[in-house]
Amino acid sequence: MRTAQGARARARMEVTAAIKDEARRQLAAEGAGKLSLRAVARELGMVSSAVYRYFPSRDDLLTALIIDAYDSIGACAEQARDDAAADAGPVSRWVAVCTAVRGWALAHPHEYALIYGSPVPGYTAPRTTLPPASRIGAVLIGIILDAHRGHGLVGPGLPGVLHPEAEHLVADLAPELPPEAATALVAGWAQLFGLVSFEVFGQFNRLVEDRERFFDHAATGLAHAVGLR
Amino acid sequence: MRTAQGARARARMEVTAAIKDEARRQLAAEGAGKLSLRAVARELGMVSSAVYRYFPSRDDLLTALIIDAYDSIGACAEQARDDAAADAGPVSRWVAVCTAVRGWALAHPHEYALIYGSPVPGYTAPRTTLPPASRIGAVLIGIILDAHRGHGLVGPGLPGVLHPEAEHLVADLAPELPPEAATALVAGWAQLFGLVSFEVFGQFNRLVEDRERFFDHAATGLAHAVGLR
DNA sequence: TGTACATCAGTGAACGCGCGTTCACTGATGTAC
DNA sequence: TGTACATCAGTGAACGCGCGTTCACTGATGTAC
Repeated sequence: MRTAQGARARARMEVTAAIKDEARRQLAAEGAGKLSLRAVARELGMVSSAVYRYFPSRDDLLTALIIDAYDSIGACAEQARDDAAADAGPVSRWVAVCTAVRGWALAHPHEYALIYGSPVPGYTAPRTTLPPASRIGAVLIGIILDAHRGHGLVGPGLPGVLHPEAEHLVADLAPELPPEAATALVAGWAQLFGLVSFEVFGQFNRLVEDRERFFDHAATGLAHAVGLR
Repeated sequence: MRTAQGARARARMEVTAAIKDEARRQLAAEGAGKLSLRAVARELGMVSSAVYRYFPSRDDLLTALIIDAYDSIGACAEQARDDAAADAGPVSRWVAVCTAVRGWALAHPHEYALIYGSPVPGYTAPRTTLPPASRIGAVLIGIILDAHRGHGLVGPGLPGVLHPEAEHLVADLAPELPPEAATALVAGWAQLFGLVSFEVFGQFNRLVEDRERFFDHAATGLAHAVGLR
């Protein structure tokens, strides 16, 4: 029976989601290093071994959370890009995306730490995480590319020093883009996450007062630094 | 007896140092979350309770490591500033300090993660860590101040949005400096650590090929962004 | 200079805890004929 | 449509492990008189 089969599958998805939700809650409370299958199971009223029906190990659960986080922040960046007025200039679209990234990070600090903080000791992310991780990069490069096509991109000061693999990637995604522009984007990307990380990790406590304004101006400066005008 | 007393005190310092060294080694192997007093004691051939003669708890050991790390990277930045040729321009002195910070971070990735990575869950750093943490900031603001005095600082685009406490700090350290310059410095500082963190934490794997050149250019760009010429 | 005393580093056993993972099992849900 | 069978979620006990911290103790090192 189709609906019955669907029912079992749906139940499975629901429990899987409940496990991930509870794991996210614990992530927020204790950090990734302390995430424990037993605690998750306990909180859900399951016996700890039952969780193994859904995730073969603690690391697999962690991987699922990482993928979800990348997808979540990636979708958030895409949304911001799509919401930006069609007639908005490249700079304001860049800033809109940066602001969305910051907003997501502040709303999900521990998931942010999971993907952009210090690596979790003893854990290496599998290749499966790469595609969701690249969604933000795609959004940013799209803005740069549009600007380039509309002659809104000035030649940046950085020489092209990307990895051959990355150059191929850029050549696929944005063939017309000069390699220096891609290099400048990588630098801008890292600097954006420096701003966000410092705020999320508390380095701006007692240091920056009006953080929205601060970020807005810094992101605008970054837009200029990557060549947008 | 003076020398005898010195001997006991010296022994104490040596064991304290040995504990910290071993703890640093474990930090590099397992990360801060997994740092364990028992493992440190085991490796040193002590019984675990003996470590409590030197550090009253695991968190105190962590605090000692954090302070050492801030002092170490701070001293490294000061050294770079002092080594820079007296006739070097502010931009090249800025870049020299940035490069020193990067070099230290790459040489001590786990200590770097301890102070500039995601916060250790369940641990809050005591106020004792603040002075050593501010050494780098003092170096950077010193460069900006010198440039300002030598008319080598252009007005940056950021408005002053610092916390009152921070403004007082700047007013003490560098009274002539316009507040916008200090704000721009904070942004540049965060962005510098974004570049360093991405490299240390592996986000540039398969992405950036010639990382020295990349960093050098990005740091120069940052110098301009904070107003140095 | 010699002796009684205080300090303090290090011992070893114990406390109570939580963890990841395995395994043989029960019983409900779905499937094939 | 009814029945025999297969699938699979969840159970409960167990394995072996490491952790932070406390405590009463021993014995060596330093100190005061």
